[in-house]
Amino acid sequence: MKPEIDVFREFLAHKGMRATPEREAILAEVFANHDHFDVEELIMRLRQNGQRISRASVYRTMALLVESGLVQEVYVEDGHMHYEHVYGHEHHCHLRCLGCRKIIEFRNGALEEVEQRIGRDHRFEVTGHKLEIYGYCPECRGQKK
Amino acid sequence: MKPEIDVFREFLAHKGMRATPEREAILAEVFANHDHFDVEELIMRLRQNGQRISRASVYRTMALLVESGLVQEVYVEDGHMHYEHVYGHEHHCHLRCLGCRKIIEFRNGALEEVEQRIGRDHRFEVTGHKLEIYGYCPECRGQKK
DNA sequence: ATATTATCGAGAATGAGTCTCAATTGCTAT
DNA sequence: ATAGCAATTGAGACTCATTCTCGATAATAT
Repeated sequence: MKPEIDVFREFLAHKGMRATPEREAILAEVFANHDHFDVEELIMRLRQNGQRISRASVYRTMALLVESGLVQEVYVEDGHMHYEHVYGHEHHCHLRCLGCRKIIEFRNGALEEVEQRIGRDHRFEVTGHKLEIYGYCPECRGQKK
Repeated sequence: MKPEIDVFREFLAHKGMRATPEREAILAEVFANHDHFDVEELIMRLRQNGQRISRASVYRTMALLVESGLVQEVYVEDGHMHYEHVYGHEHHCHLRCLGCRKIIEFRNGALEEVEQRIGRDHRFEVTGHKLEIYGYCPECRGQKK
């Protein structure tokens, strides 16, 4: 599989946009760690590496990364969006505990099939999906207020 | 099935909260129509019916309706949340066209089963889920930019 | 009735995300 | 190389959904 930087460059070229140092630094930082993150964290991490990229550029680049499919919006929490990079990872979905707010990832092949079938039924060309299951994790079961 | 107003009253009682005219008017308006809506629309509809309820109260009540399970957050679009009431409806998910932004609802029994199985596998007590499938609708297929 | 507590409304405050625009950078063609 | 041009950046102003504050009001308990 080709490195994400190449995917991104091709995406930008296809849109007639430039692969600037700022955009590439942001991409690199996004792929440098495997947790969910938000824009504020990303900016902090860039700063810690001596990269001083403006908030506006980070937001602008996030939109491009999402459009390119390298990154996905995962959920809104505390009033702002959280992301994860998905390129190079098997697709997964999220279980979300309403007690402790913990997020657990899971994979499930059956889901993909159901999704494809639903797409066919509606003559939709399916490009992706997002599933979140809510509930209470083993630790929080029974003690929900 | 008992009317939603009773469900809401019981929910409020259970939390030691009062069933005020404002809360009940908001509930009634939410269940008065079957489309997706946002808070701004809801306030407009209340005004048209002569109800003058403050923005703050509407937001406060929406949070209660979501917590009670009568209403669900559906998606964020144009920078704000959109809702639908779900009590009394078979659970459904959304197909979202990336071309024309249209949202199509669908139901699928297989999905519920998969969801339950995933819950069991993780010893989660599942209370709900949200699935969004992205893609291009029949009209927009092939003309994506 | 009076005290207590929840709720309301109006508007201020917050904060994520977007926009503006002058300055900068990177291509492209000479 | 260099000039010209368009894309991009950064700083900070701006927008706007949502939350917060707090004095006024209403419901419930004593």
